[in-house]
Amino acid sequence: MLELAILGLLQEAPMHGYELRKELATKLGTLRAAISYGTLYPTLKRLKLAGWISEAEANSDIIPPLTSKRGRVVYKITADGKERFADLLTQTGPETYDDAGFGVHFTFFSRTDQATRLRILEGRRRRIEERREGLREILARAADRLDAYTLELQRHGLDACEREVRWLEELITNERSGRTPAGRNRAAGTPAAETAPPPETPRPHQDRP
Amino acid sequence: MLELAILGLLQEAPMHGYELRKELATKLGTLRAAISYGTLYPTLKRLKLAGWISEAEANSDIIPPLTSKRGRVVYKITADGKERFADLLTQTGPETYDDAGFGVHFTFFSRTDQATRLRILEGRRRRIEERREGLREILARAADRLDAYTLELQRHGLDACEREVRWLEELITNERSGRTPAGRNRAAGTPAAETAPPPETPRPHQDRP
DNA sequence: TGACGATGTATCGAGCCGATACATCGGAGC
DNA sequence: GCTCCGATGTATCGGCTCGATACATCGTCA
Repeated sequence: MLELAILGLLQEAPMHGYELRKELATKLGTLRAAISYGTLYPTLKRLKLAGWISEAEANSDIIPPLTSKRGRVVYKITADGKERFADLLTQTGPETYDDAGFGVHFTFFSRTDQATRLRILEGRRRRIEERREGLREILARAADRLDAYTLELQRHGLDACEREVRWLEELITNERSGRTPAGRNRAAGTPAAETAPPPETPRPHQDRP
Repeated sequence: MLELAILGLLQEAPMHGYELRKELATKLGTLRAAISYGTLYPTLKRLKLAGWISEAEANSDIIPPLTSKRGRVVYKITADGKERFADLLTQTGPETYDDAGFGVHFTFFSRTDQATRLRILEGRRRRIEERREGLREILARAADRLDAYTLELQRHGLDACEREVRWLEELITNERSGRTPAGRNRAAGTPAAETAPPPETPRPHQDRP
């Protein structure tokens, strides 16, 4: 998952670790918490070993902030890495639909073909619907067995689920009609286009078992 | 965190692993995903070693579902464990305010004194407010640098934050006026009492550094 | 009888986190 | 000019957690 995120960011531009972490924190939204260095650096090492990314001392004079001494290491994606990224983008498994996985995939939706986008949105919806049904079950059946606070927590969780399902429904509808995710409550005034990707050859894909 | 959850559940009744996991999954709500056995059993071992819980082959005839052979292991909390639980209940640190930690603490609010409840709710609110401000910052400053999908993800995240803050505000208000968390939209008809804990000696506590 | 799913205990490898250490840089304040 | 400090930056370690896996028992339905 983190692999996909890193390759995706390095596809946009070469970066060093610190920068990567910041981008990760801001772009990946609330679903995916900030990554720790204890995770990031070993992963970078792994990706380098696999040949997806390459490491280069930043002595290029285009980025002057480094004056000397201790080099900061700039990572860039390789040709193999780009291929790998394209593969990971369309691959979906169970982990695609949990909070972290969905957040990462969604972030790169503008580089994902429509068929895959739809598949991921629907998979996520299914996942949340299951969670929602579980909560409804509890609230209906075991409500008297639970204390007021626990109950309140379940209710809040249910509310969040229902809200997310509605959000996903909206996105799916938009997706099917080929629109970009226009601002929901920004009633008008926003151009809202530019990122709409071309229909693209939609090679059908199944979730891998 | 899991330690607190386990001790809390065993405080209610002795259980074996499987049961524990199910309770964990249902009661801890959406904030804390279901725990895996690869986590549960090592933790139980650790707690047993520390003396907080004890293990007993279920040959008591009060629980007859076991007929013979392979014993299922029933765990029960010890006196030391109860003490430990009471300590953990009032202790708050940074991890108290993340999704998992807050979920667990909230679940046991009916066994927590009011001062601690208030402290936890306010800490959680602060945490979510920070996240919210971060998102607003991004949405205000870097909106044009982000593509439509990433933007939509941020908006959805911001929405969830605002909603949770409002929820917390409500709980805090209720808490201050000494009420139990009454059903928000269950307009009437629900007794809503019974679990309101007595004011209790509110020994003031600070977050440990 | 035998297949199946729920119940139940347990471990392993790998990923991930928080804490920690160390080093450089630009600026604020003295 | 000096020192302190916070942001930038790289890197590792111990410990927790997960998903996968293995194994065994039970009731049930065909």
